[in-house]
Amino acid sequence: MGRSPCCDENGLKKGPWTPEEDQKLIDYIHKHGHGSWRALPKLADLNRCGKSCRLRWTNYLRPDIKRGKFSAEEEQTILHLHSILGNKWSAIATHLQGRTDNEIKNFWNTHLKKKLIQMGIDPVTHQPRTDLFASLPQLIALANLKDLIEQTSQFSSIQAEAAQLAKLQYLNGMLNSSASLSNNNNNSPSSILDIDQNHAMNLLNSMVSWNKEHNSKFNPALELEAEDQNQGLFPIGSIIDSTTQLLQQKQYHLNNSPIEQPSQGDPLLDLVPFNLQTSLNSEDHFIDTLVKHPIDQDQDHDDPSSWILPSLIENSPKNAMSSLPYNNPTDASSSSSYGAGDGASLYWPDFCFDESLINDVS
DNA sequence: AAGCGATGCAACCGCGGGGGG
DNA sequence: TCCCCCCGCGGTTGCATCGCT
Repeated sequence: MGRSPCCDENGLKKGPWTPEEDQKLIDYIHKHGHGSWRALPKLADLNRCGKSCRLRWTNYLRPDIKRGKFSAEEEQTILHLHSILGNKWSAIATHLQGRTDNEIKNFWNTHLKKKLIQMGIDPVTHQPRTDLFASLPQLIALANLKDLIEQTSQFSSIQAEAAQLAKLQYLNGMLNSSASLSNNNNNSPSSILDIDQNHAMNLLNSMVSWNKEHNSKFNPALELEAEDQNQGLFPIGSIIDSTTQLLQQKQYHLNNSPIEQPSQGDPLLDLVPFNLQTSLNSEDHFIDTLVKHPIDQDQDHDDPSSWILPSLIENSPKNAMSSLPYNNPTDASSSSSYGAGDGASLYWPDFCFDESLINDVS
């Protein structure tokens, strides 16, 4: 277990500790305390550097260390403290009895960070991921591929399904989140109850069937852990990742990079970049109608730092995402009341109610 | 059962801060 | 004020294990 020795200068041993070494260290510290870590190895008859001894003691051998899985409460504490302190693991550890900074750091890197990313939250800022601004237009544009697919017989079935995928995954995420909202926030005026429940449930059922049939073919990330689904996590990160993956498979370099000139001879490449370019050129409009939405009306509407994303869940660690998605291009003014718990009318993207989509998935 | 990629985590590395000379 | 030493912290590595095919 652990890192293997990379060098052995001074003849000091590195790498995993043996039970005998552990015992020597424990015995010495119990008798004398650690004192100077630098001097300890010689005094304790250990062929290790002081640094290695200190690390072994503080991260593993200390008697007050609590081992085992992190509880939900501990997880919440870490999330909360990280949002305040950042990667100050030792500071966070002082608030969690028996947990070491190393353990918390590992837990963060292997679990919590991924969870936040999957929720569409930037694990560094604890705010909705800003790369969505760049990615969402591409996702929508990808969804528009469906129209192109209908216009040409030269698209392969995987490309058609990729467009479906973008729509369906987005919808899937919203439905998952909404289902959670209806469970957790029944008192909230901005819950799923605001929309036609039968319609939503029909869509959800269709989604479940469709996903069962397709997801393993396209997107392992879509198979959200049951745990996460129960918590209503919005898999926008998965959507972006999987869609990007699909695009990369098709050699469309769309990930925040300038659109390249279409290559010669490939009808798909001739058509798609043009469509996407149009989409990207109209990004301002997209943001106006879907994303750009300052909480405070006095804020500069052109200042990206004042924009907030349409969010899907209300039970995120910091309530950073606090409302349902909306998209009502015909009534942009109503969206100015967007915010947590203000009873604003909320709208789902139009394409979610695309009749052809509903028919396709059922 | 075997192969292989993904994941978890112990341990190392390098840097920066504090204290003493 | 500068330099050196020591300690502690955060980032990274790489092995063991898991789980899927």
